[in-house]
Amino acid sequence: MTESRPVGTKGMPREEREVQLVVAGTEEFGRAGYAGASMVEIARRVGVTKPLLYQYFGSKDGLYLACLHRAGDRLTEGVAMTMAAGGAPDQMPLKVLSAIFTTFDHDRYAWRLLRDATVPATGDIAAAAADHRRRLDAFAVLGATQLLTSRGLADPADIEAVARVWTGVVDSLISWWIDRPDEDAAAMTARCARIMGGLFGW
Amino acid sequence: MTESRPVGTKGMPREEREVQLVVAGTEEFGRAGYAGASMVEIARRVGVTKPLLYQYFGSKDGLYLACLHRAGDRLTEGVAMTMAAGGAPDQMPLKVLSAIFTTFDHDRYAWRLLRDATVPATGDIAAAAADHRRRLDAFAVLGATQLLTSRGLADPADIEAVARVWTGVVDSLISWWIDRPDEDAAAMTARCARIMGGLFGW
DNA sequence: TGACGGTAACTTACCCTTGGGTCACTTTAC
DNA sequence: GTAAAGTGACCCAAGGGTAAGTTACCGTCA
Repeated sequence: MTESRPVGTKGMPREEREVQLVVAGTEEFGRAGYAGASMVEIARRVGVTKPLLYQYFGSKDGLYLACLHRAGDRLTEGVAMTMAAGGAPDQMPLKVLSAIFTTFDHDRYAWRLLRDATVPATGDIAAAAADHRRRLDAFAVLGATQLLTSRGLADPADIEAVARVWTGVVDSLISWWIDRPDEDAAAMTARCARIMGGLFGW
Repeated sequence: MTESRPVGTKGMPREEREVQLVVAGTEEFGRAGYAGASMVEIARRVGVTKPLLYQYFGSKDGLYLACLHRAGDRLTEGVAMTMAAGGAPDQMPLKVLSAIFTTFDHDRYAWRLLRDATVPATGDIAAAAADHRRRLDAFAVLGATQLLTSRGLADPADIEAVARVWTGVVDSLISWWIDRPDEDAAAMTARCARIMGGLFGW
């Protein structure tokens, strides 16, 4: 092999370190938002210093984009597979929740990156975040359309509102889940099933 | 009168200016979060300069606290009156929504201050925000308890999760509402009634 | 085998812009 | 002339970003 493998020097190989930094970045960005997060703090979490972070990711935006893409791609993939499988409209919410919980069981802050309000209004990040959100919202709108149509509601604004609320529900559940580290994905799914059954008869 | 009334000089009296600044601050903090908001931008919105803002509110935290207390107090008051009036558990959500929409029709960003994740983790602001949130969450927990109990669900964690989701639903609806300036409080309430009726039979 | 050079991982010390915060001063109504 | 409303110009810390150097592993060639 011409390059890579065991490594170069004292620490660890770049790939491994990058993963560490993206994980730490996701947590910090998810916790404090883009504006509130500090690069030196992210580096400190991993036990390295700021310049290494910059050498690997170029800028705060670069690191954020790496975190965002990882989270967005995993999320979109999981939801797409679930939605593609099909099913009754009022069964989809629980299935999607189950997929999300399973995907992010050990990476619970990732979801928040997609909905971070503190990113600059213009630029690469805004575009990338909007793109990921658009893809995800498309699924939400699809699900909302199926659900509302099955109940005889067809106002496009109603559909959009329901889709928006749905993403907010996921947001809240994940936020609550973050505060309960002992609850695993299966327990979360069971809880949601119980609640939805009790409240809506779904 | 020993002071106040018509004024002193060219602009407008302090009280009036303070209200303007709190309104502008609420919008900017609500839009960009505490960390992302800029004091000079808030002053600029009102047409004054930063030193005046500091003369009146002392610091960024001081302004934020003024905005937070105004929003929190109005919100708590409105919700408390609605909850005190009582009613069937599955009628409360719509009543509370109606109260919130009416209260914040012309101040839609205010709600977000209570749930701003970019405030520093410790200090006056964190304490005040936690306090307002605690009061509001108490209402949410109360409503969730009544609702879940009426359906035979009693797990305390379920109740907490539902309460958390409820606040997230309000968050989402207001966020959607902000994007629809033409929709007034009555229209929002009617929309929510229609959707809840269609989806849950409430 | 062991000196040596190359390279990757990593750091110390710095620069510079942004933005919170302040001071001394000016303008205007009474 | 006094007091309130308001400003221009400044200070300073925090944090994004960079330059230049240091450490340790590796291959390799006498």
